[in-house]
Amino acid sequence: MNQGQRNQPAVTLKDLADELGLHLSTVSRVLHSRDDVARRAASSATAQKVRELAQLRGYSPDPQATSLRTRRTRAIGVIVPRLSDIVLATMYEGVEETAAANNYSTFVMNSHDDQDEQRRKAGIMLARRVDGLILGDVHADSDLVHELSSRGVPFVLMNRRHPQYPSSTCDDVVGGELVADHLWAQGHRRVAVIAGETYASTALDRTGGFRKRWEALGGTLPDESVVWSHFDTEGGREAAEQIMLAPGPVPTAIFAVNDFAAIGAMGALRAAGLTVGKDIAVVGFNDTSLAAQLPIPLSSVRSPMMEIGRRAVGLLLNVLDHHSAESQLLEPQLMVRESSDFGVEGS
Amino acid sequence: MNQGQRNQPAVTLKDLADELGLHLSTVSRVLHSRDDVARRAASSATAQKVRELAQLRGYSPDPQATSLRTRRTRAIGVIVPRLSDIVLATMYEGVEETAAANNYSTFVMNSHDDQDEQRRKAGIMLARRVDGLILGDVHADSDLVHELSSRGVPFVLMNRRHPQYPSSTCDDVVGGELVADHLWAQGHRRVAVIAGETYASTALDRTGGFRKRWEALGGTLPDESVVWSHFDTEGGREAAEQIMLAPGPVPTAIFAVNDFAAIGAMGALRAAGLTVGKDIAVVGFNDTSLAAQLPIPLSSVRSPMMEIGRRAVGLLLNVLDHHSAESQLLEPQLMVRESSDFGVEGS
DNA sequence: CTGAAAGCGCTTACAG
DNA sequence: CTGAAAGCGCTTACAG
Repeated sequence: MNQGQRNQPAVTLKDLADELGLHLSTVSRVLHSRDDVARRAASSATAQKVRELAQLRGYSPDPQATSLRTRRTRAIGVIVPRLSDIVLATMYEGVEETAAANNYSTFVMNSHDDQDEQRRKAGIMLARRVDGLILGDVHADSDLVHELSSRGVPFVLMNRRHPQYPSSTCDDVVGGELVADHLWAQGHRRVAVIAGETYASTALDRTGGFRKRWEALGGTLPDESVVWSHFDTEGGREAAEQIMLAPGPVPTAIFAVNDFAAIGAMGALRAAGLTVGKDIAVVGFNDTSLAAQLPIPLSSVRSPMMEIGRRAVGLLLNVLDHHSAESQLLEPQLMVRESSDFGVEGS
Repeated sequence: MNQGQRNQPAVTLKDLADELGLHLSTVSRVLHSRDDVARRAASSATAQKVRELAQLRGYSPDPQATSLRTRRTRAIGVIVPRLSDIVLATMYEGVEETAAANNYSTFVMNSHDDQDEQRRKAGIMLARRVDGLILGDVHADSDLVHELSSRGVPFVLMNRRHPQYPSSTCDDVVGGELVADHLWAQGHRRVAVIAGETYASTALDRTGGFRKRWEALGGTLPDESVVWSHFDTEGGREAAEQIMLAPGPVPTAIFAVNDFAAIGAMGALRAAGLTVGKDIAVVGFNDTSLAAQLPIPLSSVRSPMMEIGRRAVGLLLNVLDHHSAESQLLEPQLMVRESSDFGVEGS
């Protein structure tokens, strides 16, 4: 907030140097170099005067000039399916916070989960010369990540993981297991899963973790009880309708791998005359701020969304420093609420 | 997506010029100048060869170098209360789309609706030398906007308006009026308003428009029936609880100036034993994707969120071009759904 | 039609 | 402790 008045040209190193009768290289070293260099750049009295004048004149270094010299922009590109998905928006809050704390700025773009858009947006980011990318929308069959990798572009994954690249995600397998344990303990034996998009590791891992644990407990989960879907309310409603229409008895519990899909499902179930939390259990995922506040509070697996964003930046900074970057699998936690807090007799 | 292989230095104008035996200024003019300049910069045969080689080598101009010369970054800073608010996230989608279409990139930061944070984030953006700012979080008593204005920083407002500066918003007064008309026509006479934050023009205008029309219709709205609140589910719940506890008969309808507040209110009403859409009407605002999909579909005033974002960019581009920028007031539309689609007898 | 040169604001080896 | 200079990759007046 102090880059000069009334759109007058910003003050430069040269301005400060001229005013103090120093060379601009000295001023640069005092203001921008590492401590040891800065200390041998000027007497402490001079250094003090430089810093005071910089403060007084509201000097702020021109990042374009710095980047041109250093070939680093201190900018990070973030690509997400859509920021209007509260899950990604919350992760982005963690990204922004940690990036800013490390003097990085972030560009963020929506890919709408379309692979051509991902490629296009990545291209825009790279044309901007970002130092690295955080991808929140990787598809299981993505070609883009391999291309980026072979071109040496620094990037990490967030939200969704990929076996070959470093990522910061929730431990979605464990999340699915938690739901299986819970529903089994409540006595459910006929369940269905609203499974999300087949290209997203979140969907695959949550569904896979659920299935594996469910079967280990002695349960069965026929393929027709797993309905792949979009991640939004609309997708959840459609999936629930499909579940209700399937032959055989209606399930006593539904696990939706996303809170918004769960909310859509609740609408469809109510329309079918069922009372969620009494006739049928519903469990969502992510524990978005809405879940606890719904008319019928929704059980949900809490994932540490902010922290996922923070760790993603940490990972990328490691990659940029040529350090090793180990994928982060953050622990989820099941929040049981009215929508699933009742027992049924095993069938 | 074509800035050189394996982190090798990107190809420059000089690289292209050397390979073609031309001077880099010629190459620059062919590739980057306006048509008339470009045409007189080289024979069409030469120009053709330049363009082909640029394509082949994957040339993309270095934006830092360009900015250093032109003193324009083609970057826009966007500040919002929080991106995890779907309303702002959706507006940002419009911003991103229109900015990208005009070859601008966008930085976006969360201010958490805190005035110190707003100032800090604006400072970071300006230190990055953005060409202009889009503020989605202006407070009615903001000092920041006046400072920015007196310093000649180009900016426009989005989402919330301010009498002195150009803005792109929903016509929130009209939105409030639509709700008053609807509830009055359904026979409601005792109503309450969950009014939002006192510092936000959205809250003030929606509540003000509602009140004015309501009183014009012959209704009364005592001050204690207007409860200022946070914009989220939690805030809506608290406000609804306060409304239920107030002396006198419970209202037959509640207007919440935000969908999330409306959802929180629905939870509180249900807890109090009331059935929304039968015992009591609830109307929200913004018609977020959730509203229509809720177990009890929520009536809501649809605001053109994407378009608000698009227009904000348009306005800012006008300001940057020193054209006049006229505030945009976009038309809202009431979507009546189950939560308020019933009549009551006037009391 | 094409070139040569200055300069945007920095950083950093080199020199003293 | 301090300075002088080169150069990052562009744009654009000036010259021919």
